[in-house]
Amino acid sequence: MKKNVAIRPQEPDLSNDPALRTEAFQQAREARRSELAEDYVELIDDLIREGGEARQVDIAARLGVAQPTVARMLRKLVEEGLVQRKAYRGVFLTDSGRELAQASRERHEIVEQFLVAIGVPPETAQRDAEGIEHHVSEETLAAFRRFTEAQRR
Amino acid sequence: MKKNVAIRPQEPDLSNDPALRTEAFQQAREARRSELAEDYVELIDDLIREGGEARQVDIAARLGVAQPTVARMLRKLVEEGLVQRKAYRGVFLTDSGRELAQASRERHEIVEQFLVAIGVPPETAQRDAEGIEHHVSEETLAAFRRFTEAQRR
DNA sequence: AGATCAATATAGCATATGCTATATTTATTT
DNA sequence: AAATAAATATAGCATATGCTATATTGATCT
Ligand SMILES: [Mn+2]
Ligand SMILES: [Mn+2]
Ligand SMILES: [Mn+2]
Ligand SMILES: [Mn+2]
Repeated sequence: MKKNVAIRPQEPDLSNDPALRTEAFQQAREARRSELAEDYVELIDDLIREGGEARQVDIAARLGVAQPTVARMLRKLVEEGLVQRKAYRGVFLTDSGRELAQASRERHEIVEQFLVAIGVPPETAQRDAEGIEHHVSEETLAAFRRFTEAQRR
Repeated sequence: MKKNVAIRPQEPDLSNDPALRTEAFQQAREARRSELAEDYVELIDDLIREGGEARQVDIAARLGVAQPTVARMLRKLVEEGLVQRKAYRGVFLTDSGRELAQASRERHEIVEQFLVAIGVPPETAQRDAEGIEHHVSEETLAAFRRFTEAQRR
């Protein structure tokens, strides 16, 4: 497979570097692995704030999945040290879980507000942010923050 | 579970509507299901442009996965009518596959260029775009396009 | 042509995330 | 307190996406 690139030493065509491309795919795959944990702890934190407790049925309703799906995921989050549960009582966040929830919520808000700031309708911003948030690096997040902040003047 | 929301008829707090939240989660889950197919056809199209053919080993190397993983996914893409293969020759895109590749590439470029436009370093933009692209609605894409375009003056 | 190398195919394993059906346990109502 | 309802637990199934090991097929070199 011969490459068909113009050689321009002055302007290294980074947009087509295969190694970088591979890194990008790997980063996206990696992000997919932490997505669910982030959404869960953020949601559990929300539910506790809203109503003092986070029950499986409520988590399932919000996520739009079945209750046994939530039950299994919670078991895993307990193993990962993010969640505690008292059987047949609601679930709670560990310190580590609260930290992750906090970070996730902040990132989520920054992404959502940024989308609104560039002119995306609020409902759409909310929908898109739910997926985008997991693929935004610190650098991109910083750029989002800068823009939204500047916009506010 | 009682809700703890301030009632403000003038300003419906849409940012906290549970039904919308659920839709957002569903949209993100849905997006995850089409991600791989999009990346595959886009990549196959790239490889064919670069070198006239797309072989499993090259696809695997670019994606950073093992060859049997690619073999199985290609079988699935054939079932979905996006890809054709001649055994032990490379793989090719069907008309439908080419369409999806085209759309995916355009979206990918818009996202990446937009990130650069708001000040994200190009390498980071490339990495983040690989994941973000799959979660961007038409409306958000339009906003990205507008901004990048305006920036170019 | 035969040997060797490269690419692809296939089998089998693992984990993740969805589902339905149903048993068990707790909460609520009568 | 017993009956009923609600929530949770568990079993079993399905699909998706990774992996390694290995067989098969095709391409290349001597
Ligand atoms: Mn979120
Ligand atoms: Mn999310
Ligand atoms: Mn892409
Ligand atoms: Mn991608």
